Amino acid sequence: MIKDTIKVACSNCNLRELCMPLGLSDEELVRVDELVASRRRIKRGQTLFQTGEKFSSLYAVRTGFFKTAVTTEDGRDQVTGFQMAGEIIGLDGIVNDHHTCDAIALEDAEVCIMPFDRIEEISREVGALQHHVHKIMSREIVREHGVMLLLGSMRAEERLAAFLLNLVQRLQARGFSRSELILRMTREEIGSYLGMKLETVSRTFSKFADEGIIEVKQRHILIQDAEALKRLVNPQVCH
Amino acid sequence: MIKDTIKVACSNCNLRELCMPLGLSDEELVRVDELVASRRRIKRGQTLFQTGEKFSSLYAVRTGFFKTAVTTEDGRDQVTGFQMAGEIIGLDGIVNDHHTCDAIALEDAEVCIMPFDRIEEISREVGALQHHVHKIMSREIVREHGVMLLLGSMRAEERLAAFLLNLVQRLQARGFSRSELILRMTREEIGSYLGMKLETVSRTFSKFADEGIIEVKQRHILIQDAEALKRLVNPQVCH
DNA sequence: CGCCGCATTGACGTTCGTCAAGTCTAGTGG
DNA sequence: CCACTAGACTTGACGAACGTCAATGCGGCG
Repeated sequence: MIKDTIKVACSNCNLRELCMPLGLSDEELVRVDELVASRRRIKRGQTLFQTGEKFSSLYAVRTGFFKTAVTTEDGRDQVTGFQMAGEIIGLDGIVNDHHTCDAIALEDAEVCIMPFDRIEEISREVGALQHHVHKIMSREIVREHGVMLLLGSMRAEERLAAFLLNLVQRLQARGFSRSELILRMTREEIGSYLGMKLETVSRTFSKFADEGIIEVKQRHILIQDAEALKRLVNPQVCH
Repeated sequence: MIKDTIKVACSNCNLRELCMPLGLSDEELVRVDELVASRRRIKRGQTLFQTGEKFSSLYAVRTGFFKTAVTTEDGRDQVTGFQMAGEIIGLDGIVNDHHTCDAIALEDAEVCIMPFDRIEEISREVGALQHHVHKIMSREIVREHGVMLLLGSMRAEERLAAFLLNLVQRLQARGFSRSELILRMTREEIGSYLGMKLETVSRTFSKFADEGIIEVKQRHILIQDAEALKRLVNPQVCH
């Protein structure tokens, strides 16, 4: 099996500000360019890595859309996140040198492969990169705090509202519309992430549509009343 | 207000194997000893840090027991973890230079204060420390994946069983009994962490007691049938 | 001793899961 | 090009699990 890999450089990548530290000197840029060993294409439905697989690299999403999921021994699984361009996948593997979740492409995708030993090596020389790596891991911890809050104390409508707002906000940061989005995942995957069944996801979409908050046409979502969504997430606070 | 701080060294701390990397050379040990600026005592109910507070240091729990919790604008809060001796608190603060959760002592406690800029500085020189920091952050990410799985796809009994097994396993690693434990938190705090109401926590404890799986006397828990708890967490797998 | 916070227990209601039927859409192959 | 199919989605009826509300018990501390 031939891996589809390509040689490249970060320094002129249009996603640089998303996955790399800012304000590097020219010589630092040269060092950081050595981070990405190569790229790899992953077809929709294929795994970038699987539970149990040896950890060697972090991956920066260049194009496409991923989900990560953990699985119990008895077959239940939980989607732990959705990743889009500029986001980093694979941090779970560092602690035990093996991955503890699956990363699956939800559409044809391309990632930059960053060998972790190289990350550590260059981090020791380039302080900005070192701090950047720490920030990325901290950001992931904080994101997961948010998911725990969502799963632990919100009801179905609030969860879905929070989910939509988060997605659209991340898409907007990448230059897409702040009111229109296409879901790359199924209702079941949304449900798994949000701790609800696919039927409940579907019903809640329909309810939002009935109330004129959003328009739903399969995976195409149009947000008609973002304020209403925000109110749902924060019931007490009235804007 | 006078902070209760004390000067100390990691190299002969009995918790070293819990919060520091192993196999350091003598000169590396000297460097790593510079990590801990001082210690601080926190009385039960006091905060180690609060949401919004400027981030400057990570904290290693020396004695005592903490909870961390995030709060929504409308006052709901979610316990994101419980920390005991040897565990690290404060990773949430790195990404935005401000803490995003509260850390509260559930009993009188003492922590080692490790200024983060010093951690980064020494990490650049001592590769083992650098990797250790990465592992600690990765471990926290993996732990949170587990909590997401618990919150997203388990029912009350499974959650509480998983919680008890996790607690007792961590206590055992610190030399305590593997069948007996004292809960440092209230039913409400357990419920917040596990995404259920305090009444459900109480009822589930009572149910376990009725079935002879545990013995409950207020916060004192005796695990009589650990296998039964494990079966609850993994319904399909029969030991 | 009496108070207060924490915990337990019961009765009842709501939310969401389960099961089942039916619809829509994209992709496939004749 | 169109019919066919599989997978994804929607919707309804019903029930179980858990939340809510309220009463009561218990234990530690001033």
